[in-house]
Amino acid sequence: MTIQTSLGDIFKTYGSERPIFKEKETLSIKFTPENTPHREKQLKQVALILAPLLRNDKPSNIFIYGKTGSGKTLVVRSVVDNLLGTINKGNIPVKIFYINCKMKKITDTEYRLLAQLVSNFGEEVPYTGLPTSEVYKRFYELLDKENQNVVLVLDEIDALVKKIGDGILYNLTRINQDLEKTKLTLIGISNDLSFIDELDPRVRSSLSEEEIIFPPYNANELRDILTERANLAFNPGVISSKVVAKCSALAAQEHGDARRALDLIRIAGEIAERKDSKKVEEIHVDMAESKLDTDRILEILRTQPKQSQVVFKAILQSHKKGNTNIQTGDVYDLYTNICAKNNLNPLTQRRVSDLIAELDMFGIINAKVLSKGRYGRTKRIKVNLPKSLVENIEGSILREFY
DNA sequence: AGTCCACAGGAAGGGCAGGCGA
DNA sequence: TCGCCTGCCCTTCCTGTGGACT
Repeated sequence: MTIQTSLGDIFKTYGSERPIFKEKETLSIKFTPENTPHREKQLKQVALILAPLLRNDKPSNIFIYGKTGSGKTLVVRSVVDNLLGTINKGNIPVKIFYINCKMKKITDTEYRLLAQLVSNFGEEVPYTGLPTSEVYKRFYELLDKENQNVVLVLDEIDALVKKIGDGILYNLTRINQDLEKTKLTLIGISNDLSFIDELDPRVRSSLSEEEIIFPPYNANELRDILTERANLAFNPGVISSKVVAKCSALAAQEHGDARRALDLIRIAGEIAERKDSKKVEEIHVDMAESKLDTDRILEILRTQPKQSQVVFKAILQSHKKGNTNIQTGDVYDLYTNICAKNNLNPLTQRRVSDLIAELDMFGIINAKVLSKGRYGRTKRIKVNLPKSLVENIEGSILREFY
């Protein structure tokens, strides 16, 4: 058989038969389901707060808090979709914009966020070059062009404030004083509750005129959500309640993260599909779990700058020598060695210290500040990755370094 | 009680690339 | 082309620190 025909066979069976999935998209985080189980209360709260829009009044600003995958974005999007439907029918001048503040290179600086806001109004600003005040000015002008209500949903607002401070929020919460025609309402969504305490008190009080808290889902609630989605996504009889329960339980351990639960069940389905299985089994869920972690780490490492990869290589070298108590100084010595062998200019220890902190933040390594009295203060670095993954990383991403 | 280690991590600023308007 | 602005990466300089040792 030629390659062409055998490939043809694969695509033919793959394209025509879908024994596992009925509609996989329903497991995507982009999908907005009709029901939002266990979030009825929050849904109603958000809807009531935003309802004045229908009478062309300005609603209160809202601050929404809850861990990742607790349904915040889903609820807001669901209310907004509904609202927009009614608004469009009634010809009410309302614009609602959703911005994720954690998008690297898109919304992670004051300038870029403003540029993004401006582009929402259909105008473009250059990626860089203009003074920030100029971008502000353009935003004001666009905003105040006509009589209208504008709602700005700022998702992952804590990430933004951690990076650039609360200056921009101060400006946005004060903006209504300067606007003549437009009324601006802010909806801030955060994963981190303590974040609100670090804000300027004036920003805090105006941003959280209304506060809504999303508690994490427990395993039972996750199971309800997952069952509903699984019924949409999978063909009948493909997935048992036991498998759904397993995904829910695993995700419940991760602070009740529904996104994680959906990812798990989707990947498990894909694995089952690839293995030509007629059903999704528990073993597929186990495989999905390790695949999710592995993929995440590989992806992060791959997109790290060279220097950061070299630092990680130095850590791995020390780790493989059986050193369970790796410290910054050791890593730095190994790092400079690797740099010398590879003709790279080594960075300073200060910078390497930051890179180590970054790797820790990504969860690739575990670094803890440790005082050893007489013997100084340092970070104790641990590598908690499976051996197979370490080998995989060394064979692919770190291969280019000696 | 005081010393001192081996860093942590904050602050300031240099240098670069990309981009603007004049 | 020039002067100015931005973000980003990095260095330099600095102060802070928990606890073993004296």
